[in-house]
Amino acid sequence: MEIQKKIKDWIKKELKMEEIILMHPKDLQNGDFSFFAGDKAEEIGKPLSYHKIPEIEKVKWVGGFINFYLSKEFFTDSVNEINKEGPKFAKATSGKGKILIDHTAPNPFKEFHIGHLMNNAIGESITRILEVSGAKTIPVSYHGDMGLHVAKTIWGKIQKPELDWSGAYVYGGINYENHKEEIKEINKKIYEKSDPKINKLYEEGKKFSLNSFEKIYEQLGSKFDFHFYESEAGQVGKKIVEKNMSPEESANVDDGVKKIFEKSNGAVIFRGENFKPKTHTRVFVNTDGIPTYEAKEIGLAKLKKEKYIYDKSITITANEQDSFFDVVEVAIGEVFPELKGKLLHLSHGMLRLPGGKMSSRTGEVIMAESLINQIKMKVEEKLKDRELSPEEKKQISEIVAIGAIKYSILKQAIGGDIIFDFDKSISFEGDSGPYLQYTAVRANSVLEKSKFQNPNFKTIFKFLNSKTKRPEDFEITELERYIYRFPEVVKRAGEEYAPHYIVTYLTELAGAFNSFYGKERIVNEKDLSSPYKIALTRATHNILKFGLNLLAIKVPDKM
RNA sequence: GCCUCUGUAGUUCAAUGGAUAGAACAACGAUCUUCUAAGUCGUGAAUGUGGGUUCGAUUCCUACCAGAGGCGCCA
Repeated sequence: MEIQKKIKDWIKKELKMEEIILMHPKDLQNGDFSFFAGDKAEEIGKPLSYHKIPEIEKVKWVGGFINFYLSKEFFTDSVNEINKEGPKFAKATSGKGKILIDHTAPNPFKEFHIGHLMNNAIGESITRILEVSGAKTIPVSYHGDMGLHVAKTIWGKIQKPELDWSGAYVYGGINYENHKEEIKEINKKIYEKSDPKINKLYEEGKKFSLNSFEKIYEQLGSKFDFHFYESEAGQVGKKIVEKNMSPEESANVDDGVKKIFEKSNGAVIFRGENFKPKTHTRVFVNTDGIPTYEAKEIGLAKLKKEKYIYDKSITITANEQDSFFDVVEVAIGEVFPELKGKLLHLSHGMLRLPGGKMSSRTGEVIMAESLINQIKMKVEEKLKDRELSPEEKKQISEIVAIGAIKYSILKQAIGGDIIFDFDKSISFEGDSGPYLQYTAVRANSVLEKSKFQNPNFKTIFKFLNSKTKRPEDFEITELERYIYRFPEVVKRAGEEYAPHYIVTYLTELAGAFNSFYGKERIVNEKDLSSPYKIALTRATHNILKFGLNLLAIKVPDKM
């Protein structure tokens, strides 16, 4: 049983209370758990201190708080347990059911920029966290392979065939205002698939984009179960909208259809405000009869529910789409009542440049690939004097670069914007991805040393597969006070869809380990505590490795 | 104009209504003949403003100020 629950149950039983709020004191000096009892602290604390459970070493009351200090035995057991269980240590059953999770969603014909990188880092991490929390996750991605951006690119490619695809997109974007009608015409042709030349260009461009995306997913450690496309969702969505229009305005009148959508000024709209306060009207099919993003999202909802049976469907986007999802989720709920309450839109802040919002229209956009490469070069610079093969250096620099980028995205609560300053945002020191990777690598190298140190050093070697005893006089370390908390951190991160709890925790853990490492000599055959110190190192290494995996950050062998 | 979100050290971020508001970067000073110095140890610095609820508010409510995003034919 989880220690937290065990303590809670004990206190509730002793005090005959229904519910108590148990927390960790901010300062480890004040123990491992505490709860506030006001002026009853002594009155309540005393009996608790007489009827302790074995996991509790002592109970103290100070300033209205009752503080609980865990026992040496508990810490020793939890260290041994994590070494025995490995990654299973944090497995939980709090998350249940099948969860469809939609993220990254780069649009073909457009660049995969650092905004997608941010969305992917968050989406991938949440997926992994939900999975260990006990849910079955189905990661999918949805791609805008239709719409004006595509028409602009195709137009650009027709005008200047010598441009590459991203160049054609920029060129089309710049010239949109002056060639609006031509581009809109192309948009219609793409939608109708009526022009063979355009169809061919379209297929070429789409294939090119999707292939380049695959490479990036692999680099980032993402795999998707399935890809949805707007070109399908659009058709499906348009039909749904037409079916659910007010009958007198609908082209194909059926008895019993719902009057969810209506015609207005030639477009088909949904009056969100009639269904839910603080929402508004949005256009679902435009005057040209082309489904907008809104109708496509409804179509997507249908495609998703036909493809998968799920308990929850999560879509992760930037928060600029918050009000869009507010309205569209209401519309989806009207059309498919069975989906009400199953849809969850999670949004994150925007990545912005010091000058303001990143705009692909003006070309002021940082491509993911270019960012990764630039950071990689910085890492390679640091590795310059290391005795490593060029192969190893290349591999390490990629792992470290991506780790640094992901950390900088995941370290903060997902709601906030990230002001992306190239020189400052990606750090290798202090709170950073490389700090965690470095700590894990360092712990691992200590473990390696402990194995090969000395043939006579069997006691230490042996411990690796069995329980390690703690010497009587080995005091409780700060490190142990962090180690046992890992499962509860993972649990909370899953419940709140908040990877940053894991980042914060791992950083604290790494700090505690590095202090420990600085103060103590871990591998030392003359030291009776050495086996236990190595066990602590091993537990730390396990947690770092597994925790970083939940953030989709890899750990190199050396660095 | 309306709606939503956000205001914490110089900077970038933390803080399940609770204890002296934590880190990191930057600055300064220590620290490698000893398991990886991308490390460790130390020094200074912050809750936008005014009310309210509470034994207790960075956290909840309210007004204001500041910033960001969104608001019928982009995605």
